[in-house]
Amino acid sequence: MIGEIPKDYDAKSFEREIFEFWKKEKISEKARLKGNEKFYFLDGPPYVTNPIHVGTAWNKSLKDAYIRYFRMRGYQVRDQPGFDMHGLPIEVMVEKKLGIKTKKEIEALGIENFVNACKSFALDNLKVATSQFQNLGVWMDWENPYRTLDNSYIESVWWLIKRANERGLLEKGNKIVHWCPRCETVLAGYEATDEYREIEDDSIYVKFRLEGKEKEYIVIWTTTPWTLPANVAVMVNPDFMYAKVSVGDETYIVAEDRVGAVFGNEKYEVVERIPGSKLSGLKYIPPLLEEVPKQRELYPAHFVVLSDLYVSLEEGTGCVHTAPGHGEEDHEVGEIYGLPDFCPVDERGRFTADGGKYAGKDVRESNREIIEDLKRKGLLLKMERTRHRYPHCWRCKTPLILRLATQWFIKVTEIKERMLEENEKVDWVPEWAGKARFGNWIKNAKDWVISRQRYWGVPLPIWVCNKCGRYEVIGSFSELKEKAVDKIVEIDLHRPWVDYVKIRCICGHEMERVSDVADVWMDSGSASFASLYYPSESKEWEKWWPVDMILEGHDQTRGWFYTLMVCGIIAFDSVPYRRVLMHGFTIDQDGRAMHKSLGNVVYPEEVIDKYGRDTLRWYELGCTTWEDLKFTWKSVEETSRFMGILWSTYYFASLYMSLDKFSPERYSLGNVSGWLKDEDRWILSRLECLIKNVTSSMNGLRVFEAVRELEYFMKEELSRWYIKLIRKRTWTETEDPEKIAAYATLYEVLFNYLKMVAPIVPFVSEKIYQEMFRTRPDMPISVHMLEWPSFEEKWRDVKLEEDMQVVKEIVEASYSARQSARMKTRQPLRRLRVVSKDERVISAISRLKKIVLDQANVKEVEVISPEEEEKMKEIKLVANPSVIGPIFRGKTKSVAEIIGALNGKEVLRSLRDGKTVIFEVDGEKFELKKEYVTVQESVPESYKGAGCRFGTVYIDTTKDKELISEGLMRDVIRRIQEMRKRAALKVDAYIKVWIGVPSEEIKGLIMDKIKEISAEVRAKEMYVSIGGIEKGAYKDGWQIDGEEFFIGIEEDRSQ
RNA sequence: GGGCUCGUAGCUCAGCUUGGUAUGAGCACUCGACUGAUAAUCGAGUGGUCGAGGGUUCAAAUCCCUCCGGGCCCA
Repeated sequence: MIGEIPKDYDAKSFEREIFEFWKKEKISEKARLKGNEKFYFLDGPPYVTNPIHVGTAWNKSLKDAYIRYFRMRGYQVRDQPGFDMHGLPIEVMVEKKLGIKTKKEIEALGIENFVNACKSFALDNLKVATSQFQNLGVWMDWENPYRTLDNSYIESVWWLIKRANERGLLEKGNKIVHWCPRCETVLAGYEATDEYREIEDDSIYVKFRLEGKEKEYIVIWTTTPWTLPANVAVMVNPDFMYAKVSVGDETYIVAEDRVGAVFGNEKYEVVERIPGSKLSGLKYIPPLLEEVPKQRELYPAHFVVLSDLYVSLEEGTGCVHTAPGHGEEDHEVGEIYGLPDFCPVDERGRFTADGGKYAGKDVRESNREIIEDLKRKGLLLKMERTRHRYPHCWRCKTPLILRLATQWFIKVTEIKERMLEENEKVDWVPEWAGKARFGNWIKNAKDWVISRQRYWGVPLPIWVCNKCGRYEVIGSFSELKEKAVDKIVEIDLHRPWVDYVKIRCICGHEMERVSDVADVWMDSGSASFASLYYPSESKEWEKWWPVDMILEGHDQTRGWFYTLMVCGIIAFDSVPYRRVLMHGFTIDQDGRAMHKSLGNVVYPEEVIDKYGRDTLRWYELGCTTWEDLKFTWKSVEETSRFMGILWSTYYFASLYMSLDKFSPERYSLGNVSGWLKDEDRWILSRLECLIKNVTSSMNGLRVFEAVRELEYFMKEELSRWYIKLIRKRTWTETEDPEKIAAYATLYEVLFNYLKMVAPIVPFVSEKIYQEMFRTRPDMPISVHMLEWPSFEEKWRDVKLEEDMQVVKEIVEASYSARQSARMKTRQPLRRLRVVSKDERVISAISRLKKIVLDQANVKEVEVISPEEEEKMKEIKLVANPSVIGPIFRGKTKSVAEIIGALNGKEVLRSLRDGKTVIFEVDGEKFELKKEYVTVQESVPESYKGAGCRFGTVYIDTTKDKELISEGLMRDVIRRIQEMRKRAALKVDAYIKVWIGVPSEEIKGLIMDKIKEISAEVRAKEMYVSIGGIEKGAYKDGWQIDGEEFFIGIEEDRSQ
C-alpha cells in the first residue's frame, strides 16, 4: 500500500534524516558494489587550502550525479575521491602561520619541522574538505581517498619519473625560468601568470653598429635594458621587408612597416629595401662591449639570426634584441644557431662578475645606468615610457626576472605528436573543449620543467654521484632500500628524510639526491595509475585502467587534463581517459569570478541552510554545464519554488492513494489498461518520451538538458494539466475503475519520474521513495539502488499527444475569452465554438471532447467553419464622413444615421452581387456607393472570442436559470470547502451545513441543487434559510456576486 | 597580443547544428481568475534595434567578416 508523505517540503529535517539512514544502512557502500561492467570515474584532486565555495559544490554535484546515474544504469563505478596535498601554496600558508617568509628562515627552522607543519596543515584541511563534500550529499569513497602525500603515491610518481628517464624523456638542462630575486626561487609558469600586473618602464631604441661600417646601425627596441649586457644576437623575420633609412649622416636598418613609427618625427629617407632573409649573418658590435668585457669571449655571437615566429610588427623595430640567457624565445632560437647561453645574473637578481661594470648591482636598478651609458656612447636612438603587463611574484609582489637556471624537465615536445593522436580518441563534451581548446594547447606544448627548489612535495627520485656526476633515477622504495649505502627500514619519503639516504654509484663513490621536489602538477598528473597504487600493486590497475570519465572546470585544460595526458603517454604511451566533461566557472551576479579578496564568495552551506541540498543541486545541475554559471539568489529562490511543486505533486498523489489504500501490486498498469482514459494514455505517452530524452541527455553528459526537460514535464504536463484533469476522479468514494486507472497511471509516472530525478536530487527522492513507494520489504533498500527506467515505446501515441496539445490550447483560449467577458471559470456556460477547418482540430475535439467540456466548464463544444463564423458575425456599416460630407452637406448627419441603421449583411451581399442599393433621405432617393461606408464586423455581445494557434475560440455568455443555479452552486460549494479547510477538518470528515441566503429567489436556486452540494461538501444535513444564521460551530459571512450569504458548518461525528 | 568561449525582455536563459514573422520561456511588474495540492495555482497585459557594424541571401538572432564587452587559458 502506498504511503503518505508529509504535507510540507521541509528539506532541513528530512535531509538530516536521510543522511542518518544512509549511514546506518551503509547505503553508499552497498551501491558501490552494485553493477557489472567497470566504470572508472577519476576525481580531479582539489587543492586543500580553502573552504569550498558554490563552484566547487557544482563540480562535485556533477560528479555525484553521474556516478549515481551510471550506477543505476548497471555499471560498477569506482568513486574514489582524491586530494592534492603538496606544493608551494601550502608552503606559503604554513610560512604565514609560522610567521616566516624566506627560504633561509625555513632552513633555520629545520626542514623537518617545516615539512611536518605542511603535512599536518594538509591533513587538517583534508578533513575539513571531506566533511564539506559529504555534507553536500556527495557519495564518494571518503574512507579511502587517494592522497598525494602518501608514500605509495610518491612511489608511483617516482616510477613515472624513472619511466620518463628510461624513455629518454627526462633531461637536465638550462631553462629560462621566472625567478623571484627577493625570494630567490624559481616560480612555476602558472604562479607567474596569475600575477601579471601593469607597470610603466622605459623602453629604448638602441643602435647596434654594423661591423666594418662607421655610421650604419641595426636598431632594436627593448623594455628591459638590463638584459643588454647579455645580448648575443639580433633576430629579424625572414618574411618581412626591411629598410635602410638614412637620417642625417647615419643609416639605420629597421622593418619597413615600422619606419614610420620609429622615425615619424624626423626627416628621413628610405635608401634601400632588403628582405629579412638577406640580413641573416650580418655582424654587429654589441653596444656594451666595453662595459662588459666578457662579451668579447662569446662565440658565435653578435650577428643577425632569423625567426619567423618571434618577430612581429606590432611594436618595436622588427629587429629583436636576443639574449638567450634571459628569454625563452631567445633561448630557443639561440639553440638553433648554437649561440652561447650568457646569463650574468645570480639568484639574487644581481649581476655576477661576468657583468663587468655592473657586477654586484641589482638588475632592474641598473636600467638607468645602462641607459646613461648608451646615451654617452651615442647608441641611444630614442627613449619612451611604456605601460606593459609584467609578471610579479605572487608572494611578495616583486617584479620577476627571466633567468637561465639548471632544471630537470620532461621533453614534452617529443611526445606532442603522440598526444595529438591520442587526443583524437577522447570523447570531449563539449566537443570544442577537446578539438579546439585542448588541441591548440597541445600544439603549443613546451618542455615541462618539473623541478622545484622547494620542500613540500614529491622529492625528485634522482641521485647524483658527487664524483663522476652520473645520475640514477629510483622507481620505488624497495629499489631505494636495495641500493642504499646504509640500511633503511621504513621512512617517510618526503624531505628531509629521503635526503639522508645515499646510494652507491658504479664508480664506487656515493650518490646524493638532488635537493629538488617535483612540480605538484606531476602529482595529480599521475593520478590515473597512482590512485590504483600502480605499479606497487597491479590488481586494481588491471581491473580499472583506463579512466572512463573525468569532469573538471575549463581552467584544467592547461592543468589536469594536460598533465594526466602527458603522464599517461610517458607511462603507457596512451591517453589515460576516455571521456572528458568540461564545466564552466561560477561567477557572481556582476559576472566576476568568486574571490575571497573580492568578498563575493558564496558558500554552499549558506544555500543549504536556506533552501536545502537538493535545491542547490537542481539549480546548479540545471545550468549549461560548460558555460559560466552566474550565481544569483533569485534563481535559487525560483528553483526552490519548483522543489515545492515537485513535493506537492507527490504529496497530492500520496494523500489520495493512501486514503484509498491503493495497491500498486493489485492494480498494476497492465491489469487496468482497459480502464485507462485518454488523459492517462496521454501522460503515459509523454512519460515514455521523457524517459527517452532524459536517458539520451544523461548518456551524452548533458545533465542540464535532463533537468530542464524534467522540470518542464513536472510543471507543465503533470502538475498543471494531468492532475487537474484527474482531480475529480480522485474524489469518488468507491473502488471506481476510473479512479483506480488514474492511480495506476500516477503511480507509473511518479515512480519512474522519481528514478530519473534520483541522481540529481538524492535526498528528496530518497525520502519520497522510503515513505511512498517502498511498499514491500523485497524492494531495494534505497532509491539509489533501483534500475534506471527503460522505455519500450509501448505507450507512445504521437497523435494523442498532438490532440491533447490542441485541446489544451483551446481551453486556455476559452479562459482568455472568459476574461474579456468578465466571466469566471466557475460559471458553467452554454457552449464553446472553435473556428477551424483543420482536420487535426476537428478530430482532437471529437476525441477529447469530455476534457474540453470539463476544463472549459461548458455544456457543448462545436467546431465551426470560417463561413459559419461569418454568419455568426454582425456586420455594421458606418458612414465615412470625409466622403459623404462634401456630397450631402447639410443632410450628412441624417445620411449617417440612416446608413448606420441599414442591415449590413444584406447591403454587403447586394454590393458584392453588383446590385444597386438605394436609400432614402427626406424622401429623396440615393444610390449607396461602397466608398460611403466602412465595414465593422463584430460578434454578438453574448459571444466573446480569443485567438489561439488552432483558431478563434468563442464562448456563449448567455445564462439561463439552470446555468445561474449551477454557478451559484459552485460558489456556495467553494465557500464551504474553504471553511472546511479553515476549520482544519480532515478531507474525509462529514459535516452539517446551515446556509443563510439573501432572497427567496436565491433560496429556490440553491434548493434545486441541494443534493449535489451536500455530496460535494460531504454534508449529511443541510438547511437553507433567508437572512442570518445562528447554527454551526464555524460561521462566516460571504459575498457572492455582491450579495450577502451566511454559512455555518460543524463536523458530524454520527456514524 | 594569441587561443577557446559567452553576449537574445529589467533579471536568468532557450532558440543558432539544418536561415523562413521571436505566438520565445521563467522570474519581476500590472490586471484578472481559481481554490478537497493552498504562504500553492491559472490566465492576460506591459516589456526586444537578438552586443555594434558590414557582407551573403527573396529572407539572417541563426551563415561569413570586422569591431566592442565579459570569462578561462596562454604570452
